[in-house]
Amino acid sequence: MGRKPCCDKVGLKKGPWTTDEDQKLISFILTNGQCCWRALPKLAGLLRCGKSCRLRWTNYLRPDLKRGLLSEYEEKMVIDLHAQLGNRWSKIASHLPGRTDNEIKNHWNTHIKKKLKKMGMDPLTHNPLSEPQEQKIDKNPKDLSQTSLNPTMETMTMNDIDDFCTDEVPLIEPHEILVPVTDYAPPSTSSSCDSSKLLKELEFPDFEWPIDCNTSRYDDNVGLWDDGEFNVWGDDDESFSSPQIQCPLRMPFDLQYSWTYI
DNA sequence: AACTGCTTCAACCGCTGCACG
DNA sequence: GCGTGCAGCGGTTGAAGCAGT
Repeated sequence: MGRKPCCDKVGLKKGPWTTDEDQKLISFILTNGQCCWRALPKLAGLLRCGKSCRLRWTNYLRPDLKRGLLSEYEEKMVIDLHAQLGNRWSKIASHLPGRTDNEIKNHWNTHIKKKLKKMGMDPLTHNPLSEPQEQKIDKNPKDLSQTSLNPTMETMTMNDIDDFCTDEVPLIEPHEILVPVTDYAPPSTSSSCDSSKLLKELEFPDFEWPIDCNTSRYDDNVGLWDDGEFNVWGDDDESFSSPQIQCPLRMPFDLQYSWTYI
């Protein structure tokens, strides 16, 4: 007897999310919290499987998400953590507040991999690329985590990072992400485009942010918010906490404008 | 302007780990 | 210990946008 599929595939919608679906999901979660994902679509009136809802929420709609390209410091963190943890994107993401595993994975595959190769480093092993190629050790990422830090990355300094061709990737500070709706041309891709309408439609009158979010800025280099709050970085994977995790500055583009009215 | 190839990233798929009976 | 159901994770896909010709 096979396992029951995670959802009844018949009649369930797939593909990009619409504004209406986003609104339903956000409203439901803000009202009821994140309950059983399997039951959520039915309760929220969505024709999606729970898995899809969870993914949409965690990767795109979550209010604590920081949008925009990874900063120089974040990239350094990702590279460092990847050297220790391998492709354990969720573990890596847990050290980067407001970033999702999917986002980091995509950024790694599209940007960092290329940069490392350009720097003459093997993105897989974090060792200098050496010839002949056959000498390369194809380490299992899980094995990497059990070994000590790769010396190459261990000895990497911020000066090295300065050489890290960041000129290719314009840095976007969180405060720069917040844009007036009149000037903002929403990303035209798939659901992001659809969701732009959400700006004016969404209202969460009963929901308030814990701080004055319009005036706080996050400095990635020190993990500090300019209103004095700071992130706490733990030694192990699980002990990270971020008191400011719900600042609207980290909202998806589509939702920011609504939040600033609160 | 039209075409083509490349890049990006949201979303999906399938697997794994964990909790529970 | 075993089976089941669920959430979460990582790899992959494909549509849309972009750059080059």
